Amino acid sequence: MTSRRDREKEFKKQLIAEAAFQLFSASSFEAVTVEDIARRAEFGKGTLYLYFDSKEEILIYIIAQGIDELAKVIADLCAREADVTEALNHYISLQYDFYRKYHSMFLSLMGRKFAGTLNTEQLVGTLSKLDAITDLIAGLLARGTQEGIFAPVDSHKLARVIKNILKGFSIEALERGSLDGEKDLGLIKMVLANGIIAKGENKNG
Amino acid sequence: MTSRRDREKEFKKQLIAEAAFQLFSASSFEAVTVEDIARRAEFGKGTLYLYFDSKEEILIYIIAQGIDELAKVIADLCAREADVTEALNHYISLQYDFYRKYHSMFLSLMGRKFAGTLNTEQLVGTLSKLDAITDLIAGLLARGTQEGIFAPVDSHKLARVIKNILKGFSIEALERGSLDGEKDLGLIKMVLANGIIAKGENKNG
Amino acid sequence: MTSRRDREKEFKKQLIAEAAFQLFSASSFEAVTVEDIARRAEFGKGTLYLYFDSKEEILIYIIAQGIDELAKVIADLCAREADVTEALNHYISLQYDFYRKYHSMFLSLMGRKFAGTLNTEQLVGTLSKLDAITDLIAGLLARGTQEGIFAPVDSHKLARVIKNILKGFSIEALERGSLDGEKDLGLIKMVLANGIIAKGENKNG
Amino acid sequence: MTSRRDREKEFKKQLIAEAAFQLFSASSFEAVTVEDIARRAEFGKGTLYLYFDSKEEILIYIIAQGIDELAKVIADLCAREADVTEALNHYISLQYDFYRKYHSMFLSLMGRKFAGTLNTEQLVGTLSKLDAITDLIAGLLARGTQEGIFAPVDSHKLARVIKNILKGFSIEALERGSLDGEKDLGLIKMVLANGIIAKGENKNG
DNA sequence: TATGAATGAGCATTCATTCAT
DNA sequence: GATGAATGAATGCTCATTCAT
Repeated sequence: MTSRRDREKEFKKQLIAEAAFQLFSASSFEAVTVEDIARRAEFGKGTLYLYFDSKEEILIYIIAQGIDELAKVIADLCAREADVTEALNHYISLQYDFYRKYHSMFLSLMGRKFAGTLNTEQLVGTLSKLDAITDLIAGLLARGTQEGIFAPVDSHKLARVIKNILKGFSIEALERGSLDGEKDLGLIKMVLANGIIAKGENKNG
Repeated sequence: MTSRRDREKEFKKQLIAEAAFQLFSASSFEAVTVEDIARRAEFGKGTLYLYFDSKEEILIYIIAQGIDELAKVIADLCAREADVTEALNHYISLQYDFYRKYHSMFLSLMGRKFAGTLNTEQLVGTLSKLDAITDLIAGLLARGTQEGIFAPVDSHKLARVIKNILKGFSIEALERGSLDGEKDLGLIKMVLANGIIAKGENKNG
Repeated sequence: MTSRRDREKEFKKQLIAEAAFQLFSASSFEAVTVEDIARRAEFGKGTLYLYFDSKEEILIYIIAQGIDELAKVIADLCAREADVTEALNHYISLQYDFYRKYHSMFLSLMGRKFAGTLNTEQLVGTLSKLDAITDLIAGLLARGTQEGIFAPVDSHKLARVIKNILKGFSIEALERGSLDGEKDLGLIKMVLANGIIAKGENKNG
Repeated sequence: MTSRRDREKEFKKQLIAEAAFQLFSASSFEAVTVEDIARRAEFGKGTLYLYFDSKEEILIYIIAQGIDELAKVIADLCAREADVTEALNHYISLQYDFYRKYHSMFLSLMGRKFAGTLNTEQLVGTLSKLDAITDLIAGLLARGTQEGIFAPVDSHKLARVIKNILKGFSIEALERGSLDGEKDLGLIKMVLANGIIAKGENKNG
């Protein structure tokens, strides 16, 4: 299917993308120069342009890859996992990890959209995949509602709530430097489960 | 206390900051040049440097001011509003508006922190004020817990949860262009109130 | 009419254009860098961009100015000089000098047209002025024909011939390094006068 | 004399030169990359460097070959054609075609001479061949003068005039896009024949 | 105090040339 | 011989900041 050439090329793209990912994570897309990436990837500056058309394309490639991977895992999860609660918990962990890894880059991408620099086409495909994930989760929640597990609320809205809580916590982590993700996830799940209003029967801490 | 000089100076800083705020909101910190700000504020480019040491300082000033104002209103709210639920609802609206107005700028500031460009001192002061707000809300929640309104959970953690849900929704709004804030707030409040788990007595839609 | 500001600005443009002209003449547009021009003009690199939008614009400015000046002098010449032969001789000298000064730059401009880099609009105005000069000369020749001085041949074609002989000699000068312009002009005039065919009555050498 | 090796090498040089010629003609030396040439010639990029030392050498090779061919044809023409006028007319057509084909490349070469990039040695050989052609034509004109056909003027100078008229018209064609070469040649010949001064007996239009 | 002309470090990108295979 | 992946010097241009007036 794919020739040795193609696979080698993909491998090198990967190397470059990884170097860039590390640098973008450590500081930010804007603060990292093409030369930085090249040095880290142990390539010449020009070589990067054999694999990517522009610095921006490296960013898009990284994000698209992250999203693709997430989408695949979650699709698999929804298909295989019979226990809805289990599946949701798993999703929450995956989505949280995703945001912690990629959100700063994603926001750089957004910044460029507003600046009008970005080729919107490329962005649309990427965003639609994220939407597809939310749709999958909405389906999962709907299933849970039918099973009487989740509250009978618009499942798509609920999916957005979950996504956005995770988003918010990931940004907090970004702002504060790394927090304890596990504890945060526990906190999130608890609030999602019960809300914050006191109920006679709930005794959590 | 403050001389006429000082007040005049503060007034001009304000004018510059307002011009910058409008431009940063419309596109982004990175995409706006110092000259753009000067033109909008109807000052000379050099004049800006009489009032601010750098472009970055304008950003910090804007954010710090936004936070100060928020902190004041919320302190007032906590002090005056006897009804805890009412106070919390009010806080949620205020914090959400704050994020929608300032979050993109805040994220630009973050980007620079990681880039190592930023004078960290300035950032610390700013962040500590945000923390102070969270503390106030934690106090509010603790009060609510004592009154039997909120679940007996670590109130500081709950305050973080609320803050981060709002943060997440504001980022979503940033990414998608403006969504309906009112509806989102309703959704957020509902989930905060009840969680997403089905309970015999809850029937929401 | 023009403010002091405008005049100062124009003066600086002039300084930059002159520095660029010298460098372009000595080597070529392509071989000269923006930094070279800045250094020669004793300005910073960025300063050039206060006066010109791009390196290409400097070239266009220089050429347009050369053409404008030529057009003015020639219009004046055609209007004032009663003696057609005298006027033509004068024109020949002026056009030849113009080509020797500007042709290499003009050709660089052409090169960019073919490369598709160039803002064609700017070129059109420039070319039309050159055409206007040829039209003026055609008028002069027509006048000469009516007076029985020049052969009754399509005067516009004759004007092109004259222009192109001068063009050719200027290119030769460009290729060979400077030749004796005066001698060449004498040669050109002689051939234009008599052609190269032997006639009983002509005895030139 | 030449081994099979040498002939094969020459053949491949030819293929590369042809590809390059087409591309240089269609746009310009500067706008064409080595990769473009390689692709068109259906060779690897590195392969070109087995046959040529540099991109510039390809240009020189093309031009030198064009000149050699022209020189050969013209030498033949001068040797065989008894009728001087006929021979001159033929020369004019050939030289004009040559310029229209090669002049833009020639000018690129010139640009590089001034830029100091070029190996001058290579240029000298090339130029001297063009001079040889002019010498041949000067000889032809001298013959014509002896036969009483051409005016008794320094035949070498006349040859330069002819060459430069053709050069000028070819540049005009370059600048304007293709004009009608045949008509231009008629015009040139007419002016060469008669000059532009009215004479009792000439009635051309 | 106010200004905006001047600056130059810094950046993304291109492309002729080299060299390991 | 043939290749094309790798290279990095070189370039045009931007923009935060400075400073003479």
